[in-house]
Amino acid sequence: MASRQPELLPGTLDLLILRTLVREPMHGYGIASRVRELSKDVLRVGESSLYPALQRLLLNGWVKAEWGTSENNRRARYYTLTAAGKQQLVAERQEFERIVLAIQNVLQFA
Amino acid sequence: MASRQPELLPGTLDLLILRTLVREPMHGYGIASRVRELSKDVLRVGESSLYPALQRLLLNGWVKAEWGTSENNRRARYYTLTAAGKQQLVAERQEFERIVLAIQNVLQFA
DNA sequence: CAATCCCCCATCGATTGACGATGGGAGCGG
DNA sequence: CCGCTCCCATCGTCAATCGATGGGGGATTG
Repeated sequence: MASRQPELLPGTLDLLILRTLVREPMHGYGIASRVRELSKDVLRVGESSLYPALQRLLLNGWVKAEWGTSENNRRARYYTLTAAGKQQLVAERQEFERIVLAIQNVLQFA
Repeated sequence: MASRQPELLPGTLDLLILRTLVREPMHGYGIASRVRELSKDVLRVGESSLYPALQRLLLNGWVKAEWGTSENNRRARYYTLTAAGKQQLVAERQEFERIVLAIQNVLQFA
């Protein structure tokens, strides 16, 4: 048993992460909390979704990571947006809006 | 090699189909054309996405199907929304808007 | 009237991506 | 020193889209 209730629209997780990192480097746990907070508890990014996603982003060179120490004096890996990541963010965001608009067009009147 | 370019937000296909059927029964090919047309060619529902989705909807009792003859005098299977399907449509639509709003909240300011 | 195009059905295999469960480790407060 | 919260990460499972593929039957056209 797995993956029963997608709390997310699949495919949008990368976008959300990239967007969260645009202001400042953050660690994984912080990203998840941030998304959850900003979405008013609607989007709950589980850690088992988050870390694979971060691996993806690293592999694609959209973020880089370095170890550091969190505010609470804990060992944490800080993720930073790269230049390519910023580009990717813009592209994914446009694409997202494009698709959503198209869907809403269909929903409004069939 | 497969599934490279999701033209769709995964998870929204059922919603689109249900919405398309709300006005009148349609056959598969017609549904695909309709969605593509209403979305101004943005959403292209391939047949290999469509028919599995229709099977899903049938299994869940959200649509029923019967063989008939198309406008062009061709053999075609017409899908009709059931009462449960109408409920499901409302539910999925609300859920979709809820998630999209949440995502847009995150996108607007992080 | 035969070739051909378009309509219309359907399945298989590969791939992607999210999630539940799980397993650490390390600082901090009571 | 006990437990709570923070923080990392992986494994296995499952759902869902998509490319490729196959086939049949009207209708149109040359």
